[in-house]
Amino acid sequence: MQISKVKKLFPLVTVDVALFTVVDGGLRVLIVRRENDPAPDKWALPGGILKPDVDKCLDDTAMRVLSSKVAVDVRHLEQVTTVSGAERDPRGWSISTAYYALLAGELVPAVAGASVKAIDWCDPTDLQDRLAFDHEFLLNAALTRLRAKVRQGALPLHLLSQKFTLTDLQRACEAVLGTRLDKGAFRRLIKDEPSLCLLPGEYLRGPQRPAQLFQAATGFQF
Amino acid sequence: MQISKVKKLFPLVTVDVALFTVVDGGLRVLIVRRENDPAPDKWALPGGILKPDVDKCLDDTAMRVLSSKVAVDVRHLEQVTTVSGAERDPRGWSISTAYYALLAGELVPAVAGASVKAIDWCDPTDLQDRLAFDHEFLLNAALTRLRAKVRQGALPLHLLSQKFTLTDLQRACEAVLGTRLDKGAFRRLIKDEPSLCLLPGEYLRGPQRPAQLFQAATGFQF
DNA sequence: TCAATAGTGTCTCTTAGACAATATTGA
DNA sequence: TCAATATTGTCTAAGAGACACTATTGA
Repeated sequence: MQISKVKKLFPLVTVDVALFTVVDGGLRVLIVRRENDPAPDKWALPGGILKPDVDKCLDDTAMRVLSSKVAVDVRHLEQVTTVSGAERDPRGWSISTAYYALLAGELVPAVAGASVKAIDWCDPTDLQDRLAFDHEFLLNAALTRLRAKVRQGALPLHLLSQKFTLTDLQRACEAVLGTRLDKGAFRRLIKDEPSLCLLPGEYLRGPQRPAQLFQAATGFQF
Repeated sequence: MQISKVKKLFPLVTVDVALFTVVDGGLRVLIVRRENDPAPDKWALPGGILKPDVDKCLDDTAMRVLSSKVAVDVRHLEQVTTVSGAERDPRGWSISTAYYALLAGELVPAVAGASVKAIDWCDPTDLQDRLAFDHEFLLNAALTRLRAKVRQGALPLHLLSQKFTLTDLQRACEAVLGTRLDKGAFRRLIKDEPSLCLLPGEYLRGPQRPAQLFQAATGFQF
């Protein structure tokens, strides 16, 4: 059986990941500059090819892709959608499952690893056709999904450092949603949230009233 | 290149579809009794293998699967999730993208076609381990997605015949959600819904006050 | 007239949004 | 004391839920 024949019978199976973090109060997504074919020198979401002999499932593929780009551990990974077709990748009939992942804001030491010329943390709402393939569509799908979840009341604690104030949390939600939130209303909403764990006696101090510190409750799931 | 080698490098790519309809005011999903390996004689969601030479994308695969089971045209198809792994299908490393589809209530002339011994329209909330593979998981994911959409205010007009009354629509929403809705509140919600098109002078008559008929507005998208 | 369902109105309670007031620190 | 931010409180308008009322037909 020839390779060309195989390529007609089996699609290329890949994974692409939108890794979000918060920098200076703004949401950012990791993009990489491709070294190899196809689309060399073009920007894209970090992605990789499924290795059935290595990956237990596609989630593993996504984790493997991320760990080759980012030194620190990613705290949340969630599947968004699957795109497919003969035209979307010049290598032939392909399938790509898109994920999004969340990274704590301070830790952005991403590295340009193998087959990547450069990286950038860019504003996901302002990409101006920088992305190759259908990655702009995938990124928009990921952002829409993330926003829907936060709008429904999910708390993006994975975007924060381990200990955080309620203002930190509000800023993270605002960064995700792209809108300002009212302080009073926000605090009413999260007042009885079981996923928030108040740290008694621990405060963030500064030239103002100290702010109560919180951490995610054990077993917290975004 | 041997087939066994190919199977280790390329996953099996399939599609499974949860086709919903409403019968006697209750939500139903189509399940089929498998004829062939794997899992012969077991019930499952209708599914099929991707044919890259035939299908333009996975949505096409899903449509092809449905058209082999159901004689009439399916009015809505939406992707739910993608599952993957070496264990979920005995044939080896596999990927399956799950969809749900909606069918107008009266039209349930599904046929037991090729490689299917029998069909059944069963209550999706009461399946008692009838389904093979991980199809119960896929069905639950599909139902959850459908319910979320209706709860957010989407109107499942695709479950209704072309002309319908507001009571018909309320019954369909109730069937999807599995709860009773208040008539007054429901009508308040849909009062200014642009996807509903009142048919002037057209009424459903019976031994009671006639009911105004509606149809989906042109360009309606669920 | 009656049964049956269509369609509308009303009341209350909750909540979101806007905004104000108070609290507590470092400088 | 003052600037700055944390935290809490208040007012209002809009909406959800429950329930009742009126409308219109066939039998």
